Amino acid sequence: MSKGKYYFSKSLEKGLRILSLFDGETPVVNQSMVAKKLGLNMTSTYRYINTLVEMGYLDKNPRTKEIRPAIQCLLMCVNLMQATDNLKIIRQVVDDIHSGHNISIDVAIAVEDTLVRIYHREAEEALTYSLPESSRNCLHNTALGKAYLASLPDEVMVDKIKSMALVAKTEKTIVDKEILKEEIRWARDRGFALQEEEYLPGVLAISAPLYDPVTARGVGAVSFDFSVLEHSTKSIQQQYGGLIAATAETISKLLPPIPVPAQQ
Amino acid sequence: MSKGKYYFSKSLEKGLRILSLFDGETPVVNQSMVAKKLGLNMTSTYRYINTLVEMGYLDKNPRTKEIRPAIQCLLMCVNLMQATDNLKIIRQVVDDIHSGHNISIDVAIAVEDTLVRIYHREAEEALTYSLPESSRNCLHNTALGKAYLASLPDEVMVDKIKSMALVAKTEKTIVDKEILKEEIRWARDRGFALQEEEYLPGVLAISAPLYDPVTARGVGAVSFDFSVLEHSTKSIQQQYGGLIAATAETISKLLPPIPVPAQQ
DNA sequence: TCAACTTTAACTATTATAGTAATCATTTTC
DNA sequence: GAAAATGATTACTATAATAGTTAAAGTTGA
Repeated sequence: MSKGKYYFSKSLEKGLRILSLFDGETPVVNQSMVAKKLGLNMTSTYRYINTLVEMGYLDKNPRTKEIRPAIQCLLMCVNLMQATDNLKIIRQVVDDIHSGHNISIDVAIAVEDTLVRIYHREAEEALTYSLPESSRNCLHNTALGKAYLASLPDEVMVDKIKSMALVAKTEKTIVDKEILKEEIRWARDRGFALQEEEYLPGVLAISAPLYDPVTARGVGAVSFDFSVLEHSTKSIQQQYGGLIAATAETISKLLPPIPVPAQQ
Repeated sequence: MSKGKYYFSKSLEKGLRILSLFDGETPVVNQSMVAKKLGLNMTSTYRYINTLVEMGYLDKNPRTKEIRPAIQCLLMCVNLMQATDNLKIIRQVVDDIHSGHNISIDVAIAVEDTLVRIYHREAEEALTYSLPESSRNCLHNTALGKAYLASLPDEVMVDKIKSMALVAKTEKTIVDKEILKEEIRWARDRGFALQEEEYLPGVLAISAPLYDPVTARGVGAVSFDFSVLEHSTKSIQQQYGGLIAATAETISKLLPPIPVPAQQ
């Protein structure tokens, strides 16, 4: 082999890169799209797609040639998500708090500035609201996002905010970058972030950042959600400020060492 | 290349088979275990695992050499599950019924005799109970499982039951194969299956099978769940027998063509 | 019906991988 | 605490798999 990559399978890499092309905004692809994105010729692209199709991971519409994830793929995903066993312990912690306090709880990890929700528990009799499983562009308008930003070194936080588009999800969403920065710094001092109907009308939240147990880098956040009908940000701070911080600390200790986002 | 498999990447296949080793019962593996399961030598195994590790899909504990799914993997899974856009439409249907009737609803697809739950919606103020995301050994003790069995040709159903171990989850779980067969046939005639505290005490359910829109093969099931405190199987049948059948029919029409479980 | 485009097939030069053997690292056993 | 056993990693090539060119076969839209 050429250089130092004796123990790296390029074929496997390409196949996985194909699977990684899909997300909520890209549920369907075609061969040339894949070829372009991966920088491959049509024949190699065909080979990898065909492999995934034959294995049942992708479906290809025989007429339109549209390619999309298949059931087999779902099965693998479900199994992999269950296998992520740090999750199990985290779930236990969350479930305990949930049953003790009847709060809606979210735990999310940041992957490339996307918050991936790894567990969610809903309060009984709560107004039902759900973040999607993973969200881009939510760092400024959710408690989870703000807590995560607050966990980063100030210059990194400032940099991120500079490059963000502050989309207004509701009237109350913060769209001024200076105000957002101030709020993040405030959250950093307190140890928790607040969110007041900035993501969905009627929903309040409090959130605290999660830190990698080894490197102490900020890696995600945990949040409690409430309805404006039953709570105010003031009451939430008083009642749950301590609990959210303690919960974040407990969960942080249970986290796996999370690799620094560098490669790929 | 050797024979007819010109357009099939064996490397990709092996890598995916490694990822597919993980599930709730197998959250951790080591290299020799993988080598044995895939029938590979240690060096090749090392290469594929190393590739997955370098790409961030697997974490390897540098000391113990334990291998487990990593965050990057979760991200891919979450994205893939969101990309499965038939899901989106199915979710829409389920959400409509949910908001119209306030019922707890599950939709599951059978993959190799495992029911993979593809969507779940919980009634407000319901007693909270959740099937795990995918379940083996639930064909005999859940409404979903029974409905799925009822969707199969009689001889296939009989075969499956013959090879099943009827684990008693509760006192009421059906453990007699003859009784189970009778119940499945009864369900087939009615168009829906019932479950009376056979999976969890206090939980009743009604379920109807999903059929592939093209082949008319049974591929999964949809169920409504209830609490014994508020319902009886009799009232459920009367009130929801029609709705569950109609829902199953609607969802069936929205399903993607599901490949016949053959290869692998 | 044709032109533009996409997908699939045939075909080899190239290169990635399999697998042996040797080395290194960590446990286990005595 | 040395010896043995087990497991992971590296070096090294023959061999098998893939890349990519070229061409053919489908599709789509005018």
